[in-house]
Amino acid sequence: MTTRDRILNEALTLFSENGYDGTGVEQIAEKVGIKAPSLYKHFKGKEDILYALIDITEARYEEFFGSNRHIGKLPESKEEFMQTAIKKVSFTMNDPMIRKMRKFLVREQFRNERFAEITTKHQLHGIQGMYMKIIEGMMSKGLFKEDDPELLATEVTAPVALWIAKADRQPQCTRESMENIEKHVRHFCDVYMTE
Amino acid sequence: MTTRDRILNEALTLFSENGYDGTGVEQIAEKVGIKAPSLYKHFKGKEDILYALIDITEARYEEFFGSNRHIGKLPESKEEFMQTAIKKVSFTMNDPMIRKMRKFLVREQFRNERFAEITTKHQLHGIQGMYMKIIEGMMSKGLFKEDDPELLATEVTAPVALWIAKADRQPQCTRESMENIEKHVRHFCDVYMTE
DNA sequence: TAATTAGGCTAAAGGTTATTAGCTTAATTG
DNA sequence: CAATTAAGCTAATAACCTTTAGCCTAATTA
Repeated sequence: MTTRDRILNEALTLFSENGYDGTGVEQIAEKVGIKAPSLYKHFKGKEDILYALIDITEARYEEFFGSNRHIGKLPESKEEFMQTAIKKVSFTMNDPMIRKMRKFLVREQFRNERFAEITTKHQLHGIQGMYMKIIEGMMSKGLFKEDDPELLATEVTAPVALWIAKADRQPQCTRESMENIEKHVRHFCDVYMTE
Repeated sequence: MTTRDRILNEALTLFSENGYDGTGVEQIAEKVGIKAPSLYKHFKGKEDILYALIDITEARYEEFFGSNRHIGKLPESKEEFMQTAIKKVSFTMNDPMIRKMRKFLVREQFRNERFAEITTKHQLHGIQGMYMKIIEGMMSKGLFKEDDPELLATEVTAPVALWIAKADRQPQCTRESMENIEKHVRHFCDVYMTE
């Protein structure tokens, strides 16, 4: 792992915990194990680190939700849909990198247009788009009742997003959030899936 | 309006736009029309302003969602439920004070336990709790199909919360968000209400 | 009316922070 | 091997930011 990558790593951690304005270059350098002026051998300035991080966040996001690759094969039953949904949520909720990026975005979403857009993509269109495709596919196989896949995708993902946000700011509620999510997903399946 | 109140007002505006760490006492003073040192005749320090604001935000929140007062009389039909729901959303979305407080909370939610709790109350339990009571009441009158009012409240409010958040960070999407919210509420009513 | 208080101001202290200049050393390259 | 580059360091600068000290004036109170 190069020094540049270690800087980005530690910066992301600190930015997600204390915000960009609440983090000093000295703190970042200390975590990396170098002195602050050495950072400037790798980045033009503090802002440069921020913009590198938002690029990475956007790229990682594309990688996860932009392609069809991560949809995998379509679930073939109610049970399977529920299980894969829960598994995906659990991953999104607990993966340290994704978690940091999410908190980073939430904190900096108002910084400018670009941050705002990426946050929206991440929070709304991302997982939602993925579920739209899944539900669409399953609907055509008769596993979902006939309905608007876009609306259904929103309705299954929005409560999940809110509970994940809660767990992000109150980690002691992670289990509680997970339970609520499971209850919600089950209810969603009962209402909108066939048989 | 006292100087103290004007300070709190301008501070809330600035904190919601640039964050606490991104706002200088000098900026606040300038907006109020005084010099920075004069602030210290009204507050012990910058943090004191922050804590006064979070107190106010919590109080205002209690006032709006904590009591049953704002539920008003129960809607007596599907149409009425939809109309009052949309009206409430539109108010929450556009009222300048509430909007600032929401953005302020979103930005500062990770500052400490207290901020985190108030944000959760605001985003989750607040409107959600209100709708739980409404749905419960309407269910007992047969206007909603028999179901878990808590789950239904989550399902109607969560997508709304996400679209309001989008409109907060991308004001040019306010109309689009509102349309999506209306579509969602209508769909919700179609699925869960009787007749 | 005299004394006190409230609330503004200027000047400045004291701290922090991002950044630059310039040096050193190890690695890489011609 | 000589020269260059990469990447660290110390020292220092310059800006900024919060807060204090101390002064002044107008209003309030005894």
